[in-house]
Amino acid sequence: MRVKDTLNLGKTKFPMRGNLPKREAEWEKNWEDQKFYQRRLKLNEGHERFDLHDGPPFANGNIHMGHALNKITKDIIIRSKNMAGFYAPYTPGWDTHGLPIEQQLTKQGVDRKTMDRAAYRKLCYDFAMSQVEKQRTDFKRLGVIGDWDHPYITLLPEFEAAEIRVFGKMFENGYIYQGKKPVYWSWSSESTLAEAEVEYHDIESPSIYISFPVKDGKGKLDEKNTYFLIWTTTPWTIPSNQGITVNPKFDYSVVEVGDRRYVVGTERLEAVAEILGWSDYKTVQHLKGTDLEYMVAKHPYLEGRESLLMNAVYVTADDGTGLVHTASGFGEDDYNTAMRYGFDVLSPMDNKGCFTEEIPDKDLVGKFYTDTNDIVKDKLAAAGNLLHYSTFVHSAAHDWRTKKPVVYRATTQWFASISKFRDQILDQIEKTDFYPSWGKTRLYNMIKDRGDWVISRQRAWGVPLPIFYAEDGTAIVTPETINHVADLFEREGSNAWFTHPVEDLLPEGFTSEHSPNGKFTKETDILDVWFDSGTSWSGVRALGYDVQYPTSMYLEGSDQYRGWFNSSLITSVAANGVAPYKSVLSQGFTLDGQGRKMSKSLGNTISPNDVIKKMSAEIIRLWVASVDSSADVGVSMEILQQVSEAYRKIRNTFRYMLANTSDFDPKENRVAFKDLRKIDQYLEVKLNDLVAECLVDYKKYDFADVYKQVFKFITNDLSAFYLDFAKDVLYIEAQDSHARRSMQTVIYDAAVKLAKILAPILPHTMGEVWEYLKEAEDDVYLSNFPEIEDYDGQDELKEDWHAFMKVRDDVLKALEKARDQKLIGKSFEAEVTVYPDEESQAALDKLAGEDFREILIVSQLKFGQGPVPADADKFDHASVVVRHAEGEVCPRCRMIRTDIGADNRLPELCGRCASVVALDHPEALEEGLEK
RNA sequence: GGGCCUGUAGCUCAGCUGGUUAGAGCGCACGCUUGAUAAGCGUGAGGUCGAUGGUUCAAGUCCAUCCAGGCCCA
Repeated sequence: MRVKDTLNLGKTKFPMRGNLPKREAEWEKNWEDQKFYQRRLKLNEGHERFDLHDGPPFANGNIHMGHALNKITKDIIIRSKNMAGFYAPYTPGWDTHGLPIEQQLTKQGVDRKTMDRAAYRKLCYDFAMSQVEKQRTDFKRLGVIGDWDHPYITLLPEFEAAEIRVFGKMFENGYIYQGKKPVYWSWSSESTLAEAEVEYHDIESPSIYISFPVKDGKGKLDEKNTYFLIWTTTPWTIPSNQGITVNPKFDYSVVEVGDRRYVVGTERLEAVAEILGWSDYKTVQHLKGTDLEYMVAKHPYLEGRESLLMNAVYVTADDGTGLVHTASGFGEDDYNTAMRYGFDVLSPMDNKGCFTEEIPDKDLVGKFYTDTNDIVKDKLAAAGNLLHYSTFVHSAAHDWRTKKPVVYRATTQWFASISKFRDQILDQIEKTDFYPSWGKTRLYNMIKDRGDWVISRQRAWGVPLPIFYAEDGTAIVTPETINHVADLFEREGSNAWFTHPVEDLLPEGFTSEHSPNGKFTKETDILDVWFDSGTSWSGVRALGYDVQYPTSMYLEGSDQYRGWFNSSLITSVAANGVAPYKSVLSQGFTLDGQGRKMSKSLGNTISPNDVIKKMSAEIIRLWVASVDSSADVGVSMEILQQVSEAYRKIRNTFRYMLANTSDFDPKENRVAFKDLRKIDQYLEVKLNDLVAECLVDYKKYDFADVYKQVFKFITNDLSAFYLDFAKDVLYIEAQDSHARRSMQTVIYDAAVKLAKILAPILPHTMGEVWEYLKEAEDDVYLSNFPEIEDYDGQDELKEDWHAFMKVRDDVLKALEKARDQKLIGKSFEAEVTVYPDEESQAALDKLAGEDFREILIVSQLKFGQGPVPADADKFDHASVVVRHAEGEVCPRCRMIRTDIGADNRLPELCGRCASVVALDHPEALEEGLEK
């Protein structure tokens, strides 16, 4: 018999390397086949609920690291809540309407203009669904568990119907109104354009400086021969002028040039003087922008028309005069400013770019806008208010398809009022929990400052605005029409709006005093896509899915304060007076290793699918857990490499624990806590502390701390300490000895508890570990988080062992020194004498009976009495003398012993080994032992 | 320009209400082991705490300004 065969070496098939890219997919299939998600919910039926309502990702394109961060974080929450006993379902969602999908079709050569609208929308539908399919596969591959067969999708009929009903409710509450707002308008294609459909080209424009005579200087400015000076590149907007905007923070100068005085931004004075050729001018007065507010000017050529001086911070000193001509119908800033000062929108232009009857200068009616530039110029000159004219080339917005210039033009839009219930929204924000806490401030400020919400879009792919118009143009929305449309959508989907004539869309026999002939038309605009996802709190329930309202949590990237957190809050408060969520958790963005944005041009992008192929989903998941995602997080191959090193350490430590408890049956061999050796008790207590800490971390969604604490425990307490000296017991002592079973109890507990604690983060690996444990549940996910124990005397135990650990540090230093001096190699070659200081001695005394030699992994250990010898090395807590141990090496335990051959039946072994072999392997007594 | 946030060793993170020579793990260097071995153990070297100015007996921690980066607006 060989000596080695008498050892209890660990045995396990748990592989050192995971082969994860291949095996993860198999495990995921197994989860699905065995319905772990459903079975887990079943176990928690009737328990307290935790509902995480999924923010729907947009169904377009491959998933990126941001998706991975988001979905994995959600999965960690769902898994941890379920394992903590909550009934926590997860219904994934998708956002499917919107411009990007239309653009994808354009790229594929589809031309919306030449198609029937319903047919075009069917193409959009099919494209969106194909993206959902792809993304679903990728999300599942990240190990995310949930009701993947029943997602909520914003294009599903029930969802669309629910959205219509929320709109109806908001309309009923008086929050929806019709107004005007400037948008990019392409007269060449006669349609509005989205930002993404605009491109910039150089164009030659007029550049004119004109003066507005002061009519009312509010006592601060003399009206006589005094003028406000402005600059513009669009003379055609001058007839529609409503005001002049100045920056309240700027200084303005009144300068005298000849017999006239001009008000000019002080910072622009020099430049303006040069352009206008003022050779001799002097400043006669200084004013602040705030002084100018509410002064009144005369229109530069239209008799009887006035222009109001207004304040706005967007006015810059980069060009112009520091005073900005403002026409509410032809610019976004202009519009916003004019609205604040109570103006109505003036937008006298038709779809083709020609002026309507509304324009204050009747000579221009019917003329194409750029054709009026010269007319306006001449009129200004005639009135004596044209100071300078030239042309210049600059970059301007163009229609990406027709390549013709576009204009800003106010068009009729539908709005959701915010001002009418802003206070109510703010109140709901106050009542919501935010992780991190600054989220509350951020969302609060946003709602506080935001204007009304434009909910209409002049697009094809979206949910139609369920509005009818009577013969006299009156908009019609009633509970009956809403119900009728919603019911219809529920049956046929929102394409019904386009496939049916208006009579079918209205309730049977519907009449209105505004339509004496019974004729109606339907709105052709669609709802803003933020209205889709913003009503998901309703849509997901309309689909019959199991989500509470208001729900426990919304969790998305921090861009969603402006997006989904915002729109959902508005629709929910508008319809029902409450926030749709009780808590909001936001995450930062994924950046590269240097903290820069990921972009294809920088070549610093990392795709989850690539990482899965090369490393595994577990590595991505561990990365998610290892970073503080409340702020922006960096990802690079270097960072992932580091994470995979950590993964290997975790995996190997589990492998060791499984190997060395393979002959341990927790039912048969477990040692009760009070009967454990003290050192084993100490580890059991530390394990319990760790579990307690991690459970708190999960509650706080601080997964980075779970990772950190667990990893520290595994490296420091287990691998480098406990499991290292454990070999002397596990391998050497008799299989069923108390010391061995005592250690195995702790190691087995550690394996089980750590597997549970790590399961939400590493579900694949911990599922694999679970197969080697002897627990009742089919999967770690079906088990519950560990109970927290309260062990007798745990605090004192920790204190005493902490003191010992300090002495141990000193011994390790002494051993290292001896190694440098070639006195010893491995620590088993050493004989160590320790002279603890007084404090340490007191702690060690309380641990009397513990085998410190075993823990220090040396062959011989003595505690010195009396004076410390001169050759001892002094350290912080003890002085230590290291010598090469005297005796012979026992071939079995590899210690240097002085009792080799003590048992003459096994003359080559030390006394301890001989008795163990005699007990566990009596056949060796007959056969003898060989190396 | 505005709202919110981030900036501590090469990397990922701790440092509570300001108080002794700023910590951990990884990585790195050197060494040990070869019965966790495409593993394991030990020791060690790494930081002007983004910068500057200020408050204070005392600041990584408070204040101001600036720099770099991020999200969202304008």
